[in-house]
Amino acid sequence: MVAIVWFRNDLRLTDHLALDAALKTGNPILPIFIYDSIHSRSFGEASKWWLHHSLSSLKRTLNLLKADLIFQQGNAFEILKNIAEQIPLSHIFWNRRYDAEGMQQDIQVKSYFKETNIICHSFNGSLLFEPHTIKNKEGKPFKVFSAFWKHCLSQHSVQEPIPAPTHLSFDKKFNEISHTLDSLELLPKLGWIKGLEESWSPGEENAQKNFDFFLKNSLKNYKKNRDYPTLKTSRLSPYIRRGEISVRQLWRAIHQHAIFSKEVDSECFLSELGWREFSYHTLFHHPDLEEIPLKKDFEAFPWEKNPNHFDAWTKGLTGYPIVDAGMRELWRTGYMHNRVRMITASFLVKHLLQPWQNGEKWFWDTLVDADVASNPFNWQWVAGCGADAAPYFRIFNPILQGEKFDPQGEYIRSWVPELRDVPDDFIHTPWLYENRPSDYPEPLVHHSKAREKALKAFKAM
DNA sequence: TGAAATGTTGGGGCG
DNA sequence: ACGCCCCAACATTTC
Repeated sequence: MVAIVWFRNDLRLTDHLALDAALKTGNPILPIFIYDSIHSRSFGEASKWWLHHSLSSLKRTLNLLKADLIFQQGNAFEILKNIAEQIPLSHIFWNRRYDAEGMQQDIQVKSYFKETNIICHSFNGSLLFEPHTIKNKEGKPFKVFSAFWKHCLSQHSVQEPIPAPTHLSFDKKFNEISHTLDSLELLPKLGWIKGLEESWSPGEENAQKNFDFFLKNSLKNYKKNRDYPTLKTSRLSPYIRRGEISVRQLWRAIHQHAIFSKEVDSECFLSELGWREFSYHTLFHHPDLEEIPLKKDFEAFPWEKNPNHFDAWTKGLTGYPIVDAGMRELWRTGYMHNRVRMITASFLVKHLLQPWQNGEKWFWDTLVDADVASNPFNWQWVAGCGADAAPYFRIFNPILQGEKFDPQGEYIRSWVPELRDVPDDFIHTPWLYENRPSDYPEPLVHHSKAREKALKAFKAM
């Protein structure tokens, strides 16, 4: 009899509860990844690039244990049924997901195999707290982050992470049903991946390395430094996205390390994990998060839908240096610093009055960390229609934000070469500089006019 | 996890 | 010395 471990958003061996349970059966293990098409939208290009390398890394790690990763493509339910007809299965183990289509499929699989003698068992592999266990006094989901997080911290504990297995029983015959990783065609056909390759090394081992580096070097002063786009944050998001590192492990390590760093820094980092939790719990309760604003008033908002403005924003040609630098960092590296994500997103929604859903889709396609919960949640937050969202009148001033967080224009110059020779005094307002470079665009909109216009429109709603 | 407008305060220049 | 004005600097409120 064989136990399947169905890998999804948990591409690691450390603190993998589904894998651990499979090992405890004592049966040979068939680790499988199924590239499914049940989701109404497929992974973004950057995300697929990451996934390819993450899978390749997991496969190598399994090879070291004399096992392998089996690849399949198609409807996972049909594929699992099919395998069960060819191989005598005892169990199927997996770690849970929280998007509507994924959960629906998991229920489908579970209820089908209930009729057979094959036992399906699922675990929490990606969250600190299970969404259905976190409720306010009225038994409803939290709508405000601080109350949510306070409740989590005081009422619930995080399970201790478990170590990776040192050996694993595998049958070489399993390879007969495997496709090749390349046949999944996850790598983009465009010659666009150079920047990704230069910026990132996916995989569990690199996740651990980066986290160790963060603990040693960047956790100190994290709270203050994380706002400056030229300084390194943890850069763990894409690893967390694919489960290459477990949030329970991050949680424990930060607590153990807390004695070496200031409490504000540890707390600040942990609360970022808290926002991720809050995103997932919100997705769990609002499956259509990527399309439908949580605040219904926003459904009637008169967005402008100007394709030229949207296009200029995607290309980093808005004429606002900090916005353009961010959008170009994104295109080049599949990543954008958190502070700059807020500035660029606010600019699209509030200065250009473009629908937040369009921005969300662009980020979904271009971010290596594009996440089914965090991405729509944070876009709704910026637009003002989300949970505990920024109020409509909170409009980032792209000039002031630049001056505050990139005072010497170092970040801007690194991503917008046209502005390299503009003096510091004009780096955030190049249109005022007499010798402004001719190859850099004039601002798409006038800041204070756009601000007034947005305030009026949102107030009318 | 803002920014701008408006209000208040207090030191210094000056008649 | 005193009152008046100006205007940073800071605080509060409004969007």
